[in-house]
Amino acid sequence: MQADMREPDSTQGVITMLQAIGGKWKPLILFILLNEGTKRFGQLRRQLTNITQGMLTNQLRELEQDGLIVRRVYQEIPPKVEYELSEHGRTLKTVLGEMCTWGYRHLDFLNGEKVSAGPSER
Amino acid sequence: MQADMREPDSTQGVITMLQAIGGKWKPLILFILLNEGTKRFGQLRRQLTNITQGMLTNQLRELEQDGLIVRRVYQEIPPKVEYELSEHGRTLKTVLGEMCTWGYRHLDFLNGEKVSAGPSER
DNA sequence: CGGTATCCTAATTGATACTG
DNA sequence: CAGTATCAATTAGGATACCG
Repeated sequence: MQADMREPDSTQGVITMLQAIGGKWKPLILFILLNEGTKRFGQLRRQLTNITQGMLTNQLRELEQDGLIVRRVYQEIPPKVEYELSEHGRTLKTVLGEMCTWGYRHLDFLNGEKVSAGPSER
Repeated sequence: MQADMREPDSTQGVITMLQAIGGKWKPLILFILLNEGTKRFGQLRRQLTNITQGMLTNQLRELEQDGLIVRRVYQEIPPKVEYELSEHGRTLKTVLGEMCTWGYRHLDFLNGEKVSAGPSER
């Protein structure tokens, strides 16, 4: 760990990270590809139940342009397109894993530590 | 490490994480408080050079409500308000550190690896 | 099946002015 | 100094229809 900490106090690294995978769907797409490997367009669409075709296409294109995923097109009928993490995309494994782990820890915090903080009336 | 991985394949953890610190400024605010400790309102405002008063107040309030930071008000003239990470907020150290590290790695990738990676024939 | 194009709404963001 | 309130601008996100 700590392979590269040239400016630990600078927000530059965090800013770059947010620009690359900061959207609403990108972390989820990357997380699925990381855990389940290569996926077809339709498979991703089914798993991200609330996403629309247009949004999924858009997010996948941006991830591809950032070099995080690879798009493989099979020239056949019916069409078949597969997506998978690139070599560089796989370096996200640690970050995404930590994000997931902390998310669960935060859920515990919200459920356990806040017993005296009344229901969320909205 | 890997203290809690109850559903590694589920996106639940990532979703929770995004809801808690998913904004544009929150990771930066938390990162600064993590690395530099307690900060006054004006200090944060100076470091986040592009943020407006309203935005900073809004983000700090949400972070406070999520139990990630602590707001300490000094009843004096002129007013003085300090912010610092809560106990729970400090558990973000690993995640934020990984985010920063990966961001720098991504910068290297964008600047260096792309000279020979021309197979993106679209 | 896997897109693309268009339009639309809602959430973020930012500038400005005012207050205790 | 540290807010609060308001409004305008931008952007992200989403529904629908059509195409190769």
